[in-house]
Amino acid sequence: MKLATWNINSVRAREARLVAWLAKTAPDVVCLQETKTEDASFPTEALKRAGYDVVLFGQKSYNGVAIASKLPMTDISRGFDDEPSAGPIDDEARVIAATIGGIRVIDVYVPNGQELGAEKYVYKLAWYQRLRRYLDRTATPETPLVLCGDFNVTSDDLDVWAPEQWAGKIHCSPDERAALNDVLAFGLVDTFRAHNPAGKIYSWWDYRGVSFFKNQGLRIDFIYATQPVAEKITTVTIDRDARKGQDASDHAPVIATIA
DNA sequence: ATGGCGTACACCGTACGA
Repeated sequence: MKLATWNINSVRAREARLVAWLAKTAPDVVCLQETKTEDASFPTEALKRAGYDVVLFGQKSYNGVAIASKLPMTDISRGFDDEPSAGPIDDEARVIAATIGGIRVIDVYVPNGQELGAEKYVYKLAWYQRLRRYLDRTATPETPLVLCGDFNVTSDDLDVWAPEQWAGKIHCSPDERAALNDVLAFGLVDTFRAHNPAGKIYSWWDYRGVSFFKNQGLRIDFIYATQPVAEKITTVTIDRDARKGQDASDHAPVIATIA
């Protein structure tokens, strides 16, 4: 199975590029984030023509996650689905899950956090704790499971183009990295790092200036897997070409091949 | 310290992203 994750930064603005990318790359499964549309306006028919079924959890303007798959999807779950809402901000569309080919696939768009100490930052750290509890409730380390998406944090300085410049800043702070590690302690492997240990390969580049051209990026998009899946993964790559051109998302897709 | 770039929504600017 070829499984990808991609922060598409508006699926409507990127529809043609997405369809072309699917035709060229032919993943069996792609997890999308920041679809930025309500489900009724999602390009469901275009993806169907491309050979993919979709499951959607969108909202107006912001956030939104979706899974497109050539294989049947069952046991669809949206949100954390059994914790009471902690307020309006908690209803954001950031998690969708489905079982595909015997693997529980969880697609997440972790809150950005804006800046250290902001209300959204507090929400981000709490969201990571909810994610850990969600895993504990719904799976075990022995469950064949993939947790992928835009995590809005770098795991360490190998994920950062200029560690001294980013030190302690949003996406690189010790508290955010600790929050991520608490989730990974569930029993998850960073599959990209396992296959690319040297690091310094990124999944996001700022739209502004020469960031992409000079490879000034961050790796904040991940494919994590429990051991039963991780041991079957043969390659994990970041499709840097998908970031090229005028109409690109600011994120590149991460692609894993599972034997 | 700011802006730089891009998207959504609907203002012709503001919110947000990372």
